[in-house]
Amino acid sequence: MAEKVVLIDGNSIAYRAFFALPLLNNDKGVYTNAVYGFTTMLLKILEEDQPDHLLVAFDAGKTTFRHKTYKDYKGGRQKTPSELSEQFPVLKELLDAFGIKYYQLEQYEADDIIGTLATQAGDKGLDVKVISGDKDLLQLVSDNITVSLTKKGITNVDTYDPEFLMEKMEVRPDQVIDLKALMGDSSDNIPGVPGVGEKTAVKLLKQFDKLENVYNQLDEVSGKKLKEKLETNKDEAFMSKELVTINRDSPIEVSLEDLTFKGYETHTVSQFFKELGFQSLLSRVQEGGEGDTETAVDEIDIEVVSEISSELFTGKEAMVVEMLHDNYHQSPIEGISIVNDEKKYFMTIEQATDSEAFKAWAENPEQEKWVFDAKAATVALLHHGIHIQGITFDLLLASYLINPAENNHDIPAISHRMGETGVQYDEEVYGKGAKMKLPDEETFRSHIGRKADMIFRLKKQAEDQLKQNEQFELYQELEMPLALILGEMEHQGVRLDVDRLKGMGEELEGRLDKVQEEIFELAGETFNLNSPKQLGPILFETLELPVIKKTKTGYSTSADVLEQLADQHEIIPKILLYRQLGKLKSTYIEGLLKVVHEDTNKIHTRFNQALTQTGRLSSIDPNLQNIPIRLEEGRKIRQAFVPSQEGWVMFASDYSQIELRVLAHIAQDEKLMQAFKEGLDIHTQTASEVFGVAQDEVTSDMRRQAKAVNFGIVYGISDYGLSQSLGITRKEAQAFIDKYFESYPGVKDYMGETVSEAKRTGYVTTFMNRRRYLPDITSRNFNKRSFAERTAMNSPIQGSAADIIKKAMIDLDHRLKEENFQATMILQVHDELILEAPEEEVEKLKEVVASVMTSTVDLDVPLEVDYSYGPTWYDAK
DNA sequence: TTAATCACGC
DNA sequence: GACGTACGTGATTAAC
Repeated sequence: MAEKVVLIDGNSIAYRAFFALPLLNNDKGVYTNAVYGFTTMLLKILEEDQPDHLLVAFDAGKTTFRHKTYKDYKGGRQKTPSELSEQFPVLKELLDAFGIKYYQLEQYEADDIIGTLATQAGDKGLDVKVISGDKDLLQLVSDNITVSLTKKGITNVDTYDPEFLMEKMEVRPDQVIDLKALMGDSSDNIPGVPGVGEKTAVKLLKQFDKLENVYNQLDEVSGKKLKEKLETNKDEAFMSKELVTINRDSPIEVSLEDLTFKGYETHTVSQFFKELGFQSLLSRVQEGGEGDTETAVDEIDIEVVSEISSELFTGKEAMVVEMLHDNYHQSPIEGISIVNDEKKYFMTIEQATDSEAFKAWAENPEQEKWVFDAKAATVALLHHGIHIQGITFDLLLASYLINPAENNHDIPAISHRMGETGVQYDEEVYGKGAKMKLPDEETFRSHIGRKADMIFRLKKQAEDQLKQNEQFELYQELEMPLALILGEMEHQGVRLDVDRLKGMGEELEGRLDKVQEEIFELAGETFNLNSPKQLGPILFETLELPVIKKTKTGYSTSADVLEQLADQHEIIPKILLYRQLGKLKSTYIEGLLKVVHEDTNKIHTRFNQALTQTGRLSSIDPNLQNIPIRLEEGRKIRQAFVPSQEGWVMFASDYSQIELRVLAHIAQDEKLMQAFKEGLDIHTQTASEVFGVAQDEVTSDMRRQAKAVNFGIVYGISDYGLSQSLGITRKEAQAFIDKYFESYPGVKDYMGETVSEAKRTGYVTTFMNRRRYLPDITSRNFNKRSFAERTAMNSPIQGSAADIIKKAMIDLDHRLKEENFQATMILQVHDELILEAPEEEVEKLKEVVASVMTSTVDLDVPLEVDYSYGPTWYDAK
């Protein structure tokens, strides 16, 4: 059977749906009726037609090539109601969720895209189905192209083939344009011949076959009036014909292969339906629903090994070390699956640990292992005394580098993006939350077997993609080795002085009680001080303080608001103090005590290496990258972070101004580079430039403002952001920024170039070719576009800094091992490395750490690090 | 469970 | 001029 191609006229169907359905909105107040109607139509097509190729075509901008012929084309049309236009982005998100391609082309209409693709597919002998509400498309009908037009509602359609067209309209497909040329079309403002309607037009076409013949043989037209009308409107008629003719050779950049549709991920779609509030459609995509394209799980033959022998291994196997929970420091291993090009196995962790053959294989670096999340597998197996080596492929890291913007880096989502199906989401198999549990053994073994199988199948494609993006080195030389180092750091953990922490907690508790008491006294009533919703009315109604900012739900009571009210009422400083202390107690004292391991007094964070959009790491469970430092009160928390052995010290080393140095290098800005080469204080230097005074005339306030500007440059904040952080107007903030660019013209040029590069390629890159895609950079929405532009300027800076410290970690790890240091890295906080080391190694460590960190890359400005050490992290300042 | 608000770091 | 503004993690409240 021929493959089936379905082409949908997106605008037309969305319009139909919008007007056919009442103006529904969901609980967020977003209108969804057009999206809803479109979805019902889509589900019907997926169920009934099961297309092999699928595309939704949209109209592009306001003008099309037809406007050159006739400037009033589609003139007089009602403007698209905003209630509908706001639904188009949502509709596109929906299509993304389904994994359905959509396309639009400047200067062309959806019709032309459809006409071009339908013609191409038809020529290849494929079955084409076009879906629209627009009769113009009937001209495409042929032996293998049908056109379905919506009747009443959206899902009710008439499907036209040549016979049906003849029966209904008494014309052949090729005559549709002649018909329109004669009768015109008021909705598109196509004139046609005034006074000629459908009846007359059909009669003429029956007699003369086509428009040209009507005019060639005008004498033979019966009726004087009609002849006159045709005569005087000849130009309009021919122009109309040109206007309604669909372009079948549009310069489209998609091919049929791009449209291949292999079904959608049930999980992703139902998630999206839930967000939109499409409860009634859920059953159609979920298990047992009639439209269930749920991960078609192929039969898989998993062999449960009875005895592990070296013969099982070929030297290239994919492996899944399965755990039910994501914290691999704690979660038990439920089973292991191994897939190579010969067989698929399942084994229990007991079988694996009891087997010398398994250990020999696992610890042999020559035997390749391909996994998803090397760090998790490595750490989990370490708990069983297995030091796995030879991991040469990590699907998680590959997927992250290919596109960090994807928020789903799990095996089913990745495989779907790579055009494969066959793996279910863990949630589908295990359930979630409290209901999570192992399924029956057979199901479990098949599930993790399919995962390993998918890793095996996707390796080549993922690596090819990385190579194509010139990211293979980044992947293989940076992220992969780093994963193992991070695993060691996490596994090693950080020792906490639990008693000290508890002592601080008790002290805080006393102070909190006292402050709370005082606040209630001043407020004249007791209430839940942790509830902004309750605090708001007390401050702004009972105490009648001026309202500075509101949130969606009421008064804002955030710190920046309260600070502005600080001298208006003595309750305010007390609330700020309560908040500050409360944060320390709940997040840091109690939070850390909750995750400390009782037997070792250690905490084991997890660094997420595949999350941030810039390439930085993040840290969870606990987050050790946001331990207080700014305020002395909070900084004391660091006194509880201690070395794991007697006679050891905490050693911290941080890059000084790494982002600004990276910026100086990338932008090749002479002044900025010079400042760093001379070892100037960069904030003072910037102040001197921006305020136009000599270095020694820079006041501390000027330096403070300049620092905020530098900060803004590094983090890509807007004039608004800068105005907020300095408490000045947006205009003043903009003036600062302008002045900054004047001072550092190289930076200004760099910013401009980066943005235009992003517009050209769609992404920006770092030193090591890390990518960040910025689809919004060409958005017509000012906000989205501005945000994308700032991201374009900032990401290469922040991301390159992340590249550098990651590389430094790898270099340092090598050096420490090579030179037999006992010292080890235990934490990374973006521009800072924290180690613990025996006191006697400190002198050597100072030299090694500093030299490795400063020489890991060679920039046109020097890199500098500051280091220090002491008995606790607090003292390493 | 999920959204909103707040606060900590870089 | 629009409009809502760096990236993360986590605690808490208050709705469901």
